[in-house]
Amino acid sequence: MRPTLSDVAKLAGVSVATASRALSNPDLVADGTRRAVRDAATSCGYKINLVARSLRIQRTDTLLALVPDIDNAFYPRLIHAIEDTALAMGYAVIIGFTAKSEKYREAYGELLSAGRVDGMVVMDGGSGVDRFTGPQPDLPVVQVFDRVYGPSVPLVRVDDHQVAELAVHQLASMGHRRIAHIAGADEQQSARDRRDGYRAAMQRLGLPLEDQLVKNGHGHRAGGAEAMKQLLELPQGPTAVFCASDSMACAAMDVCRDRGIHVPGDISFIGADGTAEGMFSFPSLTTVDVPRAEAGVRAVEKLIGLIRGQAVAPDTVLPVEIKLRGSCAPTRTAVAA
Amino acid sequence: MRPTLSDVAKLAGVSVATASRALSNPDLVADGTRRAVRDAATSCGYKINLVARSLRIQRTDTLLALVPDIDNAFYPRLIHAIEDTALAMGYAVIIGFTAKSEKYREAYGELLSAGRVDGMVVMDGGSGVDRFTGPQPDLPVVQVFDRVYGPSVPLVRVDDHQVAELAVHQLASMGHRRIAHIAGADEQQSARDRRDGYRAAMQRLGLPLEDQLVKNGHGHRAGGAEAMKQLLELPQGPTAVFCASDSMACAAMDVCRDRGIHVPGDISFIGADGTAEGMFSFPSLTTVDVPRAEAGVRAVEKLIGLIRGQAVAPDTVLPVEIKLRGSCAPTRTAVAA
DNA sequence: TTGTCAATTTGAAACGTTTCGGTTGTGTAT
DNA sequence: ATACACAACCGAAACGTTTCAAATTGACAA
Repeated sequence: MRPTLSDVAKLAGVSVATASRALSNPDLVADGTRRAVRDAATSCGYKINLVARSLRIQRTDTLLALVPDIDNAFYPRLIHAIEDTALAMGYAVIIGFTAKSEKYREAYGELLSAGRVDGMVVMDGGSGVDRFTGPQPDLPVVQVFDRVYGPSVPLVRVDDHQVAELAVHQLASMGHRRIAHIAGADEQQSARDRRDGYRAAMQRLGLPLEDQLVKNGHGHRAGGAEAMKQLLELPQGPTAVFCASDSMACAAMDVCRDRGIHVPGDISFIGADGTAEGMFSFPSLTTVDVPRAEAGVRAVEKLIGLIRGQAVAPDTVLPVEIKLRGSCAPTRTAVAA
Repeated sequence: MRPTLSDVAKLAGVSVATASRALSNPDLVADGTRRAVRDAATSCGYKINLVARSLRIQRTDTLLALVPDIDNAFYPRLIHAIEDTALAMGYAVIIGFTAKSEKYREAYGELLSAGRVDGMVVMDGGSGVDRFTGPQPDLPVVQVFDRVYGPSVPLVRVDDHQVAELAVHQLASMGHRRIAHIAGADEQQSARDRRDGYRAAMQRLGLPLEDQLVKNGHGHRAGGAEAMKQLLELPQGPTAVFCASDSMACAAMDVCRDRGIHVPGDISFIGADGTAEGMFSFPSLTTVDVPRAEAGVRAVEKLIGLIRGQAVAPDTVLPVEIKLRGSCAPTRTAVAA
């Protein structure tokens, strides 16, 4: 049987109350007693029972982080930041991957409503919108990058219109006019915003805004490749492509390579997100970098604020930044000029 | 205040005991009562308190999975399999990433010894060897792919000698004689085994076993690239390279491309692990595939067996398989012959 | 009526902490 | 001496479940 606090107390010749304080609130106890209790604890191999502790103090000091998919290169840095920040602030983190099925999301949702975690940060664009508008609407939840719950749930994000605008402006400044867009998964607000941002930027710059230049890549490699193939079949194809994610951009570049089309000589690419794939692709991918690490930090700070009953900003917008790499170049005409 | 079981009981006009059984052991209660309790529960928005439950039943139905790094392409599939299997068997999973620092590993280790989880599967080659040989050596732990604890801790793995042998034999059968090896992180048993396996296979086939043909790539991209550069500076370089991981192989291939060396025309590559990187590289990478999904399943089954006090096999060895792709080709002389 | 039995239900204990309110004992000021 | 302040400690309650052992109920046979 695992030794409990009362075993320790007996061994040290004090009451359970004193043993508890000696271990978790040492200043409230005399020096000798403290030492006696500590010695007793180590000598019998005492380990606190966190479950009992949680029940008593009504906190678990644990957070839940809901991520769609671990395979997606977008999330690791975000997850690391969340974990770092949480641990530094005294919380453990449970990470739940929900993309596989709705059952997963439910299973993890239970953890929150059943009090096994104190709060939750959601990076998951999936369903479940009304889960936290029921009888207990006040569970601590923060969402990152994608609004899925109502406005009462705080959000940390970037301005996705701006993401698209930066990309389009960069390409336009290199002389490109026929700029195509490969869009992300339609059910994600961020993907829709990037598409809208692309349209707005094209319009504002007076560039051709053709429906055939916009293809849906659904946010994954296969979709990106398929979209690129369609673009290449156009009678008058694009000279540059803005892809809503790096993974789609890499897949699209691979299609070009397979067909002997040179990047960036024949066609330029800009991705978005700033994931590792784009750094190791050939050529390396120009991208609009999304500050995922900072988003993770801010989200956790916000969440812990919520848990502690502090007022937190409902909407935090982080700045994005374009990273110029090898995948885009001026048009031939621009070079000639 | 969140409603508790006693609120539900009051509302339904029964005792707490009956309310509990109505919800968690419905067959032990009369039809009408069951319905009354359930109605009361939903009407007041009752959610069970899992912490209290865990304290009482002395189980958390939660497992801990320790992974070195989420950035490493090796682990996602393993993690998914673990999560799937665990959820299907009624357990939740906490995933802990430990590579960042020793503190992390300790923080997560606490969860196990403090009773917040029932058991742990370790995919982590780091230190902590003696953590489970103390006063409570009997905590349920299963390790995957890398032996770090004593033989009393069950292990699920592949035969890493065989991994290397498959690769070397494949290259030899294509006419290669000067086969180099880029090894993985020295502190991992599996990396050492692959190096030994490479040596054994070379020797058995009567191929040149030169120290200069073995470089340490430390298991990551940068190391792999560096190792490749050294190999290319050799007066008589290799015609083929077996890399202990796909990521090192991809980095090494990138080095070759940058220098205008054609793969597989000038030099062939075989990686190991079977991660996604190798599928999307150019050329696509021949690799010795490690059945990570199956390993995850077996590990969880084993762990739950341990938790339930069943006897489990101390050592499970899974088969590996070579996947032929575009990165290796017969030597010119072999082609000519 | 009484007794027997099974089907339901219940009170109370238990899980291992933390913490409130109260008691003890020591030393200091009166 | 008495009163008082204060530090150190302790008993017991509480957190919200589950479950044991006992009690209640109702049906039915003797």
